[in-house]
Amino acid sequence: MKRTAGRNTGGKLTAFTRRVHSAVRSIPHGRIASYGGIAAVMGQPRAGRAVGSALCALEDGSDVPWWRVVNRNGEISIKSTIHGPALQRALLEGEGVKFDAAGRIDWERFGWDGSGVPDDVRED
DNA sequence: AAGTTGACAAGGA
DNA sequence: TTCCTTGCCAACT
Repeated sequence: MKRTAGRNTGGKLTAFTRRVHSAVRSIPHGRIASYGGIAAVMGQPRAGRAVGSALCALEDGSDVPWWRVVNRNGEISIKSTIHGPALQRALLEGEGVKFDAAGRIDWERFGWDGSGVPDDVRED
């Protein structure tokens, strides 16, 4: 049985993943942030891919609003089957986020500037 | 320990 | 503007 869909670390998360979760947790309600944006807040703007991995390793039941994180196009970039893209879109719309005809979010309107993050995140 | 994968991003055609 | 290739960083096998 391949559990590749969910990278479970067994509850033991690395410091990096921990920071990502903290940053995502700081995203205000009804706002969105890009993977690269989260990485930038952490002091590593090139670690956008790593942010995706960190969120993929997220356990079910965590207080991390992973659905508020999208790609640079303002579109859902999820490929997982557990927390699918449909769920993310539903959660975002539930917070008042609007999608255009192309299924993209207006970055100028719902984009998060990255303010209000704890110093624990920028441990660079 | 080493190689491959992935919920990304930027640049070129 | 869209599609393809290259580069990054961390996690997984």
